Amino acid sequence: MQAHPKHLPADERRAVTVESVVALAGSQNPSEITTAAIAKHMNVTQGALFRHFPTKEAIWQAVMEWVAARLLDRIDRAAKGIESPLAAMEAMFMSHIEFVAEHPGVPRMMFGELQRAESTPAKRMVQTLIQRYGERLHLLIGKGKASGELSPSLDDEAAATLFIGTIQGLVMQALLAGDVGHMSREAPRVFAIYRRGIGNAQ
Amino acid sequence: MQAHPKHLPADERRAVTVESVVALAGSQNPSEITTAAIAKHMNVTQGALFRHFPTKEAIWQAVMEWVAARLLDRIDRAAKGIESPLAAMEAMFMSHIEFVAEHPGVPRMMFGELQRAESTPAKRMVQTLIQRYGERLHLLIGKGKASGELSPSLDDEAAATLFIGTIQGLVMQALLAGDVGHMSREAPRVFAIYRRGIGNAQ
DNA sequence: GGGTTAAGATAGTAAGTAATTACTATCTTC
DNA sequence: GAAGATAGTAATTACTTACTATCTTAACCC
Repeated sequence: MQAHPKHLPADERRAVTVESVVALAGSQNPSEITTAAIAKHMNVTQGALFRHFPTKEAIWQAVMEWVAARLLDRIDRAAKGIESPLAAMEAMFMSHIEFVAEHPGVPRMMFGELQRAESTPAKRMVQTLIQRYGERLHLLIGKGKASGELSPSLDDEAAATLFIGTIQGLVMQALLAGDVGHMSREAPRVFAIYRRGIGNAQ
Repeated sequence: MQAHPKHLPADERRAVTVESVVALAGSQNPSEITTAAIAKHMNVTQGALFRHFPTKEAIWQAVMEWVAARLLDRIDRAAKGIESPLAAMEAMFMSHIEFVAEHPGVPRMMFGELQRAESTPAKRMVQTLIQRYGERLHLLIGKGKASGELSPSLDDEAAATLFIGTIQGLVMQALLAGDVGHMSREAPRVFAIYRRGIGNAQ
């Protein structure tokens, strides 16, 4: 078995490309990732990329599809089988942070895409992802209110916004510190405050 | 009096340049703002910019200095004279949101700078700004604990992280909706949850 | 094991990018 | 109002970018 076969089937090459972008985004500004840098990272010439993707934009779209599928799968698996809605939200939160710690480039790519003025396919994919994310949150919040775990007067939308914002804040602190470990350590402490904010006071 | 005098004193021209960048960042990806675009926005040729700034990087540094000075001044004025630490934090929060609503490009520029791998002068300025911001928060949180308004068991650092993250989350929602008004409307509702999370339960 | 084809290398192109330069217009001041 | 200082123009620079045309090679098939 060869470690680096020169020729890969097209679908495998596309997968390697996506993973290269995700890896590169972990250590540099996503908007500064060039096709040449991607190619170099995967030991291929720059032109070879265009055998598998028609444009660079198509690469970004594939990357965001990868992110959306992986992240949603991760949080779904984390929340699955947990009875308490509040505990499910915490599991979602922690698995999300875990995912970001493994792929620090992900939130940066997402934020970068959202900043675009034009509506690119990649940007629309991010919007869809966040919408689906929101649906899961609203479901849990509704169940939490019904079960009495969450404050009945809780503002659903604000709670969802704050949930995602809390993660954003942790990411920003990690960027400041230049250390993703910081994020994993802080996450439970920050979520504790959030839980207190949405929970039903005993 | 002429609306657009061709020749401006150097310091005024630098000020106009900074304001142009802030304005442009409000409607496009900050990392895609070229010197040509800046020059066009202020009705000057591209080369003219380099009569006042040695490099493009120097322009960004000046922009971030402008942001830091304005934002800190704004939140300081908002909190000034308010006895209750919790009320002061809320005033800080709202004035920050107000500032961002006036200059939607600001958080995007800041996040963009933090994403840089290299330590540019602009990035260091953002780091200094957030550090100073944190100092003000820690001061208020300390006072809030002493006065009994805040939970004595509150995790200071996590509370500061969440404060800034809450703003980030609102900004992201605004980017999603493509509407800064959304932010101003949601802000009080989101802060209410935060307040509940850090406050001392009665 | 020769023939076919998908995948990659090589070597470009065209359209930007920040920065520089020689020159010109405008303001200021004695 | 002449002279020097300041600010801006227009054209050009070296370099980078995404993308492409053409040639070469490795993998698969019967």
